[in-house]
Amino acid sequence: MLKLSLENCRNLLISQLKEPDFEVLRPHLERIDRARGDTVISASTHIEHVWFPESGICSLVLTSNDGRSAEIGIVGREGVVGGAAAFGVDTLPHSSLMQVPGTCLTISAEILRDICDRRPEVNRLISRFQHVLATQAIQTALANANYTVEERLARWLLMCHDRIDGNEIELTHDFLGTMLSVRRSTVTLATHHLEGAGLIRAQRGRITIVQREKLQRLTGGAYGMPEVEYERIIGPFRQSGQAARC
Amino acid sequence: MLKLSLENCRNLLISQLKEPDFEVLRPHLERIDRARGDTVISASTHIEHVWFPESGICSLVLTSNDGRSAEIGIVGREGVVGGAAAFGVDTLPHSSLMQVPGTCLTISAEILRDICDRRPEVNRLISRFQHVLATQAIQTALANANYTVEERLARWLLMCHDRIDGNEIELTHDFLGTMLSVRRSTVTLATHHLEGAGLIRAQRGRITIVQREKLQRLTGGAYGMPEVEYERIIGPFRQSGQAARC
DNA sequence: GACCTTTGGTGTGGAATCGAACACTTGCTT
DNA sequence: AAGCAAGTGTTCGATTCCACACCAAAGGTC
Repeated sequence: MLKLSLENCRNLLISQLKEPDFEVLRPHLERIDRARGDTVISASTHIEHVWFPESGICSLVLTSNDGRSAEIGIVGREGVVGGAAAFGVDTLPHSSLMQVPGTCLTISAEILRDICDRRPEVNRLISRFQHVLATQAIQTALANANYTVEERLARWLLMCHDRIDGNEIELTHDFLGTMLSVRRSTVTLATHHLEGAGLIRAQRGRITIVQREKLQRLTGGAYGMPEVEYERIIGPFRQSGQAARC
Repeated sequence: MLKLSLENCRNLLISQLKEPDFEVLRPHLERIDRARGDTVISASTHIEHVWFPESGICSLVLTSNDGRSAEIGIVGREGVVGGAAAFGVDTLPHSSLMQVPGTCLTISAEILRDICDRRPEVNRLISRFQHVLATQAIQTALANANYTVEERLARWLLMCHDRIDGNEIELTHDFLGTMLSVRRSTVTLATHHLEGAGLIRAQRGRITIVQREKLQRLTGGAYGMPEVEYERIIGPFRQSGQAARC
């Protein structure tokens, strides 16, 4: 296996670190593959490891104690899963599961917390990402309150698209329904609309983004805030160089 | 004016500090009254001051660039408004406005950031509160996706009740509609239901909490997570000594 | 090729909420 | 006392989405 270095690290958050800070982290980082559906951190369970995805997408799903649930955010190679452990939070209310399989750099939560106590730059970077993640959550709250399923679907596809290579997203209507907290048949109708307008192409178990620009326009204001926030306070968000537009 | 001390400080977050940390903050804190409707921090505007409420309630409202808006959180004397400034975030996507008038301790955002760089305990406390606030946001997202207006209204009343003295909340149906992102008439119907069940008493411009326990049961799982999280990672939440129950 | 599971397409009835309108009440202002 | 604005009660058709059901198509397995 290639030795991990700042140059070959594909997690955008870690890439923001300066050499000395990175060197403190490096010996504790381990590359681990996660398959589709794998749970990375369970809800209300001690956080053992913190995860920095290099590829793939992790979904954050909140389930209330009466069983209703919704996706409240997604994290890809631009961020970190379980970052709150850096300031001593030992469990999370939501669970984090791989929605698109990929590779993550992991580190013991305890070690990360110690490092954050000693290295203010690492602490600050994670704090800022947690802030972006919170921004994503509040925009999700806004979207759930005020936007139609079609607009929310478009938003979700864009957020996914930001975090993968290429234009094809593998998922079923059923899964999308769970993510958006709507019936599967409602998703079917919404995808038909988007496909009818030529914005996406839908195949069995796969959706292809065709016209990203128009998709973005269709979301109204439901997409973009956390992406802009990321670029402002952390760094480049989409590797392709194509910045998220508000 | 009484000299500010750890003993007479009514902000629960600051009360968590140890004497030396508090003494670093003290000379920079100023008590300011805010009236109903006052904006404390505007959206996308440089954060000048950070606010620690001692009484009153501050609403966090997010508005998308196409004009739709929703309340995504509230902060009272248990927390801080603009705490993200502590890790160098210079603007917020949402605006923060006083929903119930009250007094706040304010500090220059810049000075707070410097203090957080030097005092890890202060930094950690604020980071943890930001985590609780994020938890509130994700529960709002879940509530907006999966709960009825009646359940969300009950949740909102409980959250308000947690942050005031007494059982009376002054507000209009119109205002509630804005907060919950529903029509005013929908609020009227929902309050009738709650009043019919004897859980609240509604008067012109005022709602009185009558049966808190039942109200809590009615919310299903929409209420409670951030409150439990606060008690777990920060400290006592409701002064009355009556802990939030999940 | 037969079978079976997964996924997608479609329809129906009903609940929740919207959007908009109008009347009534309350309390303040003049 | 009259007038007015703000807050509330109420109605009603339109819309979105739920809840449930059932069938069709695709793709894997034997």
